[in-house]
Amino acid sequence: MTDHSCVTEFAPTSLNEEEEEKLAIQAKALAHPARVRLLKIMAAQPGCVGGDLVNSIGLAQSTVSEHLRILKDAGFILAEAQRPRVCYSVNRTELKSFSHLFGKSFSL
Amino acid sequence: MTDHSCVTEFAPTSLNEEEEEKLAIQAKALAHPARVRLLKIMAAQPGCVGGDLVNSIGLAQSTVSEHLRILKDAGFILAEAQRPRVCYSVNRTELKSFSHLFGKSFSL
DNA sequence: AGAGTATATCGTTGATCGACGATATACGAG
DNA sequence: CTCGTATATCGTCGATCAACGATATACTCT
Repeated sequence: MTDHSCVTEFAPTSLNEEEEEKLAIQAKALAHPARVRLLKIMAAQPGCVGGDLVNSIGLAQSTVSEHLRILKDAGFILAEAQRPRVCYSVNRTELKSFSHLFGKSFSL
Repeated sequence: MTDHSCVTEFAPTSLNEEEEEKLAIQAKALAHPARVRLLKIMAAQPGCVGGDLVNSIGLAQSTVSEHLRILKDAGFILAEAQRPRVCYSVNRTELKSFSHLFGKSFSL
């Protein structure tokens, strides 16, 4: 319990809808334990074949594929075709960028 | 396109379900633009009365109250009663802790 | 060309979310 | 004690999510 002197006139909070939206969208991609797990596994390897990810997590192939799509759409992973397989790897640049946006947004 | 040498034997990824769950739960709290906006506004003041937050965002009072509850449950904000008002403020410790957990989870 | 393989997409179903208005709650002021 | 005020909770409804099995896709190898 610190001294929360409540204020009524707000300091002008820069309204950057683009960034807020992006933060929310990327957070949503992280908002499921299976996706966190998948990301974590991928982060520990140079690259992972999809089928191995399916085996390492107790979910159907179609479900894992959907989780991977969500992570890809958020920019957190890269998919490189190695037919008939796909090699997934984390996009560290985007992960770092999320972290920076997070810190910047809330002045940490 | 980096050298994604795909691997089939996974490096032993430490399975810490507690942490993965927490990361996912907190990410879910951030996964809505209105909540990001609210957090951002709160981060720019020492404290905010609920009613002012309602006025600064185009949503019904009950909706804002629910968003605030979610942020509070995630640990991202503190609520201090100043009857009949409530003064909300960000919990910087928890925000930082999220950021650290995020970086640690994916070895950033 | 045809078969085999790994991944993506589709269609469905139950669960959770997000919004709202209405109402309950809880306290201070008079 | 009653009234006013600010916030929380409830009930509802449409929208989105998460899971699955089934099937389509797309490429390689023979």
